[in-house]
Amino acid sequence: MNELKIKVDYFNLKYTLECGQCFRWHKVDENYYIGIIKDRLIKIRQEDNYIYVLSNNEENLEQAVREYFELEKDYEAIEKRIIKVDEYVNKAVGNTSGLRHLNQDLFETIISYIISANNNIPRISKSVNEISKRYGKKIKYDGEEYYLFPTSEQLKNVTIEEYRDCGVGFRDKYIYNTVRAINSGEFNLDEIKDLPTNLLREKLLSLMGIGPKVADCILLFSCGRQEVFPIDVWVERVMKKLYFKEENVSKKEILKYSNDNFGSDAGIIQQHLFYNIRENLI
DNA sequence: TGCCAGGCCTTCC
DNA sequence: GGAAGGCATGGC
Repeated sequence: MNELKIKVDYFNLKYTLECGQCFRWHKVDENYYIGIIKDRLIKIRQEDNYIYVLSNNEENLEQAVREYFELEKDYEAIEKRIIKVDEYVNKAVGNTSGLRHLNQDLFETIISYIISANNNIPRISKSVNEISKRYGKKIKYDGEEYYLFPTSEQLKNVTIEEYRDCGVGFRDKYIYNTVRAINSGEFNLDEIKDLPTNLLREKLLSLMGIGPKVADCILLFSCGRQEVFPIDVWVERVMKKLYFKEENVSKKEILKYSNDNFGSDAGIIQQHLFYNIRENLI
């Protein structure tokens, strides 16, 4: 089995996989992370400016890894641009340089972030893994069993009660309705991917269980729209702390601040601020 | 025990 | 259009 070696710049594997944007990667053996990209298992580690990749399927592996981790995107230019925004962004990006957005699967991201509402990251991971284990395709690798996140087709006969059994709580009916909308053709994932951001957001908002915050996470983490600024409790907290002196301020006002000051890089800045406040770095 | 978590839906003004 | 209440569940 060959280990693929790829040169990377402005890339930090730990920050990228542990910043909360994805729910299925886990750390093994100190150095490695194991996860899924599309339909293959990936075992990956970073040493200095190189990542080393193992997989059960080596066909076009490098291309798949490059797409998933956005290796073609010029994060050097992005980071050099956003550290000039203000002192807080400068500090946050300094703390977590190399944090990148992933290019995640749209269907998996939709379901995962429906589950994320009023939830916490360990429990989201647990539910997403349980759904994968019950309904996704099994992959054997190195004597262990792993599961792909199921396709909408694989979920077509799953009942509300069966989702509930995966630990998703009151979100069971949201998942059920969304899967049904997709399978019926009423909501076509392939047709919407390239829509302008505002239209795509409207489409996503029409799905049950998707509100403004979840829609923005989907736009950011699986549609490459780095101008959106998802506001959850943590982002609200860090924005109040840094820019509003703890005042009682609405999400609308926070969003306006982001639009006025962070512009088309708002999503990148958001992810740095989110990770910094959660790790108590800022 | 009560509060919190990558909020959203429904109901009621 | 905005505010208030309810919601499953596990960790602290």
